[in-house]
Amino acid sequence: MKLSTKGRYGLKAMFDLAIHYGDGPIALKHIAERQEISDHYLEQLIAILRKAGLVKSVRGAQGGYMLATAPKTITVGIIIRTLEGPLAPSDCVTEEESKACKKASYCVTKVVWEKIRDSVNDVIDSITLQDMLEDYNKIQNKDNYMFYI
Amino acid sequence: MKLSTKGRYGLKAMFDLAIHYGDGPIALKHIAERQEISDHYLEQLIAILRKAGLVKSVRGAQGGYMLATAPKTITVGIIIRTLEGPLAPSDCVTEEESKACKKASYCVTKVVWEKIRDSVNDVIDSITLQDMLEDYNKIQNKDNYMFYI
DNA sequence: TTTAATCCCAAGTAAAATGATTGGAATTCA
DNA sequence: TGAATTCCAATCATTTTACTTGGGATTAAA
Repeated sequence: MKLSTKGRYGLKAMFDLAIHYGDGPIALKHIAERQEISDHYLEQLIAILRKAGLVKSVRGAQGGYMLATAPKTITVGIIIRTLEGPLAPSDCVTEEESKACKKASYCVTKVVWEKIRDSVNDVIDSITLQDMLEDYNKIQNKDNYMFYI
Repeated sequence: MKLSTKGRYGLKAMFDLAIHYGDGPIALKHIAERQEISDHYLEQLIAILRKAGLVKSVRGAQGGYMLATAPKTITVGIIIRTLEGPLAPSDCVTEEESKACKKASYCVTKVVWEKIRDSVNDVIDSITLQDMLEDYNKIQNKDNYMFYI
């Protein structure tokens, strides 16, 4: 039940962009350094996020990436699903009709998978990048300490 | 975020044993047939469940497996964790100290992983095999139809 | 007492997924 | 013009997954 690095690195990168929201384009190299991710690999992930319209890019020298919209409009759910596809513990409870099982009408384990799926999606859809920024600021104030992420 | 077949097949097998709770030993071959699982593979899974004390076995002809305790005492959570290990979207939020990350004290993505982890565990720990049996009986009565699982 | 049915155990394996790396073209600012 | 960057496509090593194979040990029933 682990997320792959796609979802995990992707959320870190998006949170990094949220911290720098409004600062103009941020070079992928800097994100990769701060988040300790291979930059060529992160490039592939951010390309997916860009095609999905979650981030914008500026090409050329002094270019980089930025969030396409404000942190409060971007949920953890949309980020993770964009990178990982629909989040479900079993294929029989994704939306794809094709993966239906002939026992679906009376399968009780399917009911369990549905509950897990819904619970995870409720959590990740309820958290925005703005929420994460607020958590981050709280932690920084509490310890009276600055972390430069 | 999918479960592997370990957790998925394992829950099906345990539910099958729950349906036949009190009927004496059930041959693995029959469970495998009903649940459409490779029997040699299921053998490996049920060995894990047996070693964890969730099922008992009877060797020899007319032997088989049965739940070690009543369906109401066995949760989906214990079954899945026995087969899959601790359920967490990232290694940094399992209990294992070794997988701690040096950023853990101020990592905001970690907070997200914790919320997902807790939400999944709350769901699976709240469902027992007895609950699944009751759902199963409801479905059967509603449709006025018998499914022989 | 034999035989068939069953559990038990260990090793091997093909395919897929993961998590990158490699190499280079296109674009743009200074 | 050159350095910094994004963009794109292909390749690849490793790990994980989901089994398969093969055989030994135990026991009920004929």
